[in-house]
Amino acid sequence: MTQYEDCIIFLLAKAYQKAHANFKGRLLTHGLTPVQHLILEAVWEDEGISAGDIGKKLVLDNATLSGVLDRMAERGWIFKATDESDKRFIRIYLTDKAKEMKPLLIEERKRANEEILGGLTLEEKVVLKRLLRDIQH
Amino acid sequence: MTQYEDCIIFLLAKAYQKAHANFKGRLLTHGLTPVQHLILEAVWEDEGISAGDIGKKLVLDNATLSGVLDRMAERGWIFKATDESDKRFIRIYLTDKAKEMKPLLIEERKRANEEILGGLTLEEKVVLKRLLRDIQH
DNA sequence: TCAAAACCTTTCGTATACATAATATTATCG
DNA sequence: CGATAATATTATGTATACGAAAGGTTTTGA
Repeated sequence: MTQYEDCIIFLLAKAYQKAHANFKGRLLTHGLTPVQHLILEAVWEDEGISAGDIGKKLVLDNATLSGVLDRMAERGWIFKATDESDKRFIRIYLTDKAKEMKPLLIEERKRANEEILGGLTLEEKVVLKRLLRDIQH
Repeated sequence: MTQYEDCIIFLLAKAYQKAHANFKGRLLTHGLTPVQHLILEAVWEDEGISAGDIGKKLVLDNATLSGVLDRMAERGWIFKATDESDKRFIRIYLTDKAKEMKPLLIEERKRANEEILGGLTLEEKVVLKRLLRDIQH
């Protein structure tokens, strides 16, 4: 085994690359990217959430988020509205399209997860998820 | 737990994000990025390797690689030379700087790995790496 | 041998990702 | 009350990442 093949950064990068590509392919027909899907989940959970809070929740940089939200608004997934009581905040709301598509999109994510983890036993899945959470803290 | 927090794509993305940021910070003073470090490893292992073979080895897109190699050449880590016997190939060679820095850079990667996996037992490290390899195939 | 296929790399367009600076709004404190 | 600090978002610049198209080079096969 080469040096880099035992490197955790490399292993994480390539596993993520694979998982991301799987999900990206599934979302392609819906005109959505994996990160955009993730943002929809945050807004499904808490409509009217501020841009900054989406970033905190999903651990996404504000600068990154700004562009993603613009593209999502352009394509009719969300719309932005300035909070009237504190104009520093931009609040994010779902379009009808985003509400209608929710069940289908959740299903796509579920299938991607099953395919990515398909070769693992239930116990292995639980362990992998726990370890991935561990190394984040 | 929210829906997305149990999603393997999200967990991989965030674990990778964390690991990548750690290594990126360590390499900053050397003027190198994690991907550039990875490419150096491929060339340390096989000097004169073609651009395409680096991509195959490291699972990097050719389009991505092209830009990374340009920046590395600009900054004096590598140089490119067209293969005279088959001019379709570009072969990649190390500069003296890349050779001299090798021990130090390998050490940085080692430390990043230790810090990222610091909270895990030896057994957990082995299991995590195995599972990450599993989901790539 | 020469046109087509195969191969290698680069270019272009789009999408994250993040550091830093700039801008706007609100809160705070002397 | 007004300067300043704190907060939220956006703009800019750099670095991956990848699909698709374009441009060379070499091999193949009729």
